[in-house]
Amino acid sequence: MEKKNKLITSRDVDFAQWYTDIISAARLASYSKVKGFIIYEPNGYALWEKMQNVLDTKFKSLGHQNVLFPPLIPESLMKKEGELIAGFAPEVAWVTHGGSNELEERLCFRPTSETLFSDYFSESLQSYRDLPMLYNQWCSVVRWEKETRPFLRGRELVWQEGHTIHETKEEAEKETLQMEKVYQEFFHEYLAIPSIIGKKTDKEKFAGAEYTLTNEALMYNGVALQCGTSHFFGQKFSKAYDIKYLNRNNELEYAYQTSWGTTTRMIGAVIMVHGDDKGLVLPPMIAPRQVVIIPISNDEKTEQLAKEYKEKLSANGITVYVDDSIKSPGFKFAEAEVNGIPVRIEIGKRDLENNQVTLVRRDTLEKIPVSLDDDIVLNVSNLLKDIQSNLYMTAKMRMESMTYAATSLEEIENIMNVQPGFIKAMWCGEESCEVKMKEINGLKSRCLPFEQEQVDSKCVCCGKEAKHLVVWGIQY
RNA sequence: CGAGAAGUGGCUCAAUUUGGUAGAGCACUUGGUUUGGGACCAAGGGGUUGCAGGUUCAAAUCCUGUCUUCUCGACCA
Repeated sequence: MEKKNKLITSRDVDFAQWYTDIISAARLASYSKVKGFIIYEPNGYALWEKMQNVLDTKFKSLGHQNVLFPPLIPESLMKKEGELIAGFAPEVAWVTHGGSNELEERLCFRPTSETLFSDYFSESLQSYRDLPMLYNQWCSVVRWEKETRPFLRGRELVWQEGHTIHETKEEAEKETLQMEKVYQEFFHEYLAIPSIIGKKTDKEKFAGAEYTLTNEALMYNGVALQCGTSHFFGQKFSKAYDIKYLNRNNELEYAYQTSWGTTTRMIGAVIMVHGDDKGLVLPPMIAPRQVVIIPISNDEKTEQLAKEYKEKLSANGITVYVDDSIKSPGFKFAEAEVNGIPVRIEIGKRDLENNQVTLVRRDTLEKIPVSLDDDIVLNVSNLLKDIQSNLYMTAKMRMESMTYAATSLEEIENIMNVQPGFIKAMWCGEESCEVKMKEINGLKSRCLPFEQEQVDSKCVCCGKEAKHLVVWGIQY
């Protein structure tokens, strides 16, 4: 009776196909009529809402306030900072008409909102007493990407972008680092995804930033995914947009600025790190529904017990629902698995005869009998914690097993031809070497990790003196 | 944006080669029997074949264009 499983291609057979199969089988998203714009279906949106909730609470606890800026930017405003517009020009969408009249100045749909925030900051900032200004917005931006993939790369990015200005360089840099750590922590604690954080090379940094910090995770197939970047702008935008204030010495000074963002790409990361051939696997901390109760027989005692468990678990902050639809038990099991529900509780005649219910954990699919006399809340919450840490450990071990130190190009090539992953190798700091690395299966620098090591004294590419350890990888 | 593949009820596909007016399984609806790994029987509903042109007595089928999806490459989060 395995027939229906062909809905999902095996991830070891065709990873890309598996990924899109999961998205449709778990009803996370479907395609719209415009390339690169997807429809977030209830399961997918619930996941995003949950992520939003956790992050939003964290941002606010650190003093940030939410705002909402308009989606359109006049071309002249966009052009004030040369580097940013140069970086984004090839992928900007323009509004040229209002009704049937051509606009005097075309408007771009924001590809990111630095310009809008900078313009606003320049108008509202007067004194050092106004600083810092710590803002964030939940919105979407548009970038006309050529190749699109649900959640990973769309023409519409549903995201969060934080924008802050500060009195001093130190303070702004502290903010930049703090937010990158917030992202990494969120990945570890909620998404159960280990990652490497570090600084982007100049080549890979955000257009217009002095430097960019990044959170790099590794997917099941060894491809890297950048999720959550934090940028330090120094005074670049302040000078371009005239963001000045009177400092403590009554002198005019330019503010120091940051921005940081995460997107629904995180949903893609959860799928590709934890998912398996049966479907999605959600870490309990981020699962919109943590427990499903499946009554197998439809007698009164079973229904009573299902109801009682639901109330008890809900009362203890566990999200739970009862699947009392008119489907066969096997169907319900499979559906709960496709949707990645961390724990399911099966209640059937056979269980009740043995004075027990059966818990099934999604990560290992292990069936655990629990006596009716036991505390269901305690059992379930312990199991949820165990699943959360097991998912993290599994992902961590996989990342470690796919992280290699290399001291020569031949070595790197051999590794990449067998199994891509993170490559730790030394770098001289020259962009020419970075470009040359791309010849090996499109390998790019992911970051200069904060945790620097010395795997060699020479640049892996040119043999000159090495300055940094770089983590290299193939990216989505 | 370059190369390749594909678009037929909600889904997977057949009919395309050789033009003749669309068919199956799953899903859905109703009734009944069931319920421990994607139940069974019976009766139903649903498609101007992605879209737009063209050729033809006749187009799912041939031609042109276009849109979308997937894969690889370049670009990017």
